[in-house]
Amino acid sequence: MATSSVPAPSRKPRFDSPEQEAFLNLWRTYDCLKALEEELFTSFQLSAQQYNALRLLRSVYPASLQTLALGRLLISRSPDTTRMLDRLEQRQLIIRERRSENRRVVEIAITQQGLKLLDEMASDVQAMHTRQLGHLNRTEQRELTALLKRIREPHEDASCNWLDE
Amino acid sequence: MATSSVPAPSRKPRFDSPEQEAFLNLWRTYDCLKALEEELFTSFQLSAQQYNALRLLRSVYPASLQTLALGRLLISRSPDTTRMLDRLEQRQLIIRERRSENRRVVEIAITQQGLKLLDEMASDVQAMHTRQLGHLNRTEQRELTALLKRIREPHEDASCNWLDE
DNA sequence: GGAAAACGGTTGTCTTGACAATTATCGTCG
DNA sequence: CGACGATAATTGTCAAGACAACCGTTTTCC
Repeated sequence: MATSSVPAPSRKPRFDSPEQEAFLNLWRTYDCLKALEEELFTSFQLSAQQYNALRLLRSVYPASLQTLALGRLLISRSPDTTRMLDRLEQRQLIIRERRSENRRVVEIAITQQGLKLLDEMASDVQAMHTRQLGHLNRTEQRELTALLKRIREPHEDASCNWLDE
Repeated sequence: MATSSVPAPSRKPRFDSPEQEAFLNLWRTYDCLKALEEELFTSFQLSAQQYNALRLLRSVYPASLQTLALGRLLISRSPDTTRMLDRLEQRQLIIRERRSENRRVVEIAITQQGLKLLDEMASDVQAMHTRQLGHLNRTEQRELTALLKRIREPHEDASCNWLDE
C-alpha cells in the first residue's frame, strides 16, 4: 500500500512512553493469567468474581457480610453485585437474609453447599495459581507484590481502597 | 453472627497461597489503573481496546492490517473484532477495503480523521499514564516490565503470543 | 411528629464481551 | 473440472458489565 508519495511509514514506534509500555505489559499479563483462571472457573460454572465472593464469605464464616460491604471487598469494583449474588443464591451457594432491626440491609452468608464447592475446587485452584505464577521464586513474588502495592499507593484513597483481607 | 456454639470463625486467612496473593494483587492493580484509563477514553467515546486498535493502525500507517492480524495484536484477545471495527468505521476513524486479489481478506487502515483524533488525545493520554505510573522511578519501571515479561514467558506459546510492537 | 435527606439494595436499559454457527472465498487434489 | 477442506470475516445469541433511575427504609432535624 505504501507508495513513494505518501509520508514514510512510522516504523515501530512501539510505545509512546515507558509508562505506557509498563501499563500495556501489565494489561497483557493480567489478561494472560486471567485466561488460565477463567478456564478453570468456567468448568465449575463460576466467574472469577463469583469465586472471589465465595472466598470472602468463607473468610468471615459463619458470620455474614452486607451486600455493599461485600461489593467493596471484591477485587474488581462491580456495580452489579445484586445480580451476581442472585445467581449464587439460585445455586444455593449463599443465603440472603434481610435484617429485622434494619430492614434495608441484606446479610449474605455462604452455605454448607458453598463451602463444599470451595473444598472441591481447592486443589484445582492451587494448581492453577501454580501454573500462573509458580515459576517465580519467592523473592520475585515478593518483589512483584511490593511493586504492585507501590503502584496502587497514590490511588488507594480514590476508588481503589482495597482492604486485602 | 458468630456465637460461642458454632465453629470458630476462621480469622483472616487472607490468601490461600502466595501465588494467589500475587495474582489478586495483579488483578487489583490492573483494575485500579484501568479505571483511570477508562475515565479518559470514555471522554473521547472510545474503549481502551478501540484506542489500542487505532494506536496499532497508526504504527503501520499508511499501510494497513487485516482484521484477524489486528485482532491478534490487540492487548486483550477479543473474539469480536468485527463489531468493534464497525463502530470505528461509523465514526470514519478507519476504513475497510476488501482485497481484490483475495476477496476474503479485509484491510483495515486508519484515516486522517483517526490520526487527528490520536493527536488530539496525545497529551491527555500521556498525562493519564503519568498519573498511573509516574510515581515509579525508571528503575522500578524497568523492574516491573521485566517481571511481567518473565511471568508471561511460559504462557507465551499458548494463547498469549504477543508481539509488542 | 413529619417533611426531607440519606442509606441500602434492586431493577431497567444499553452497551460490551463470549461462544458458536454461517457465509463467502480460496486452495487442493482426485 | 468439481467436491472438499481451509481460511477470513461476519452474524446470531446469550450472558456480563456499566450507568442511572428507582423503591423501601431509616435517620435527621426543625
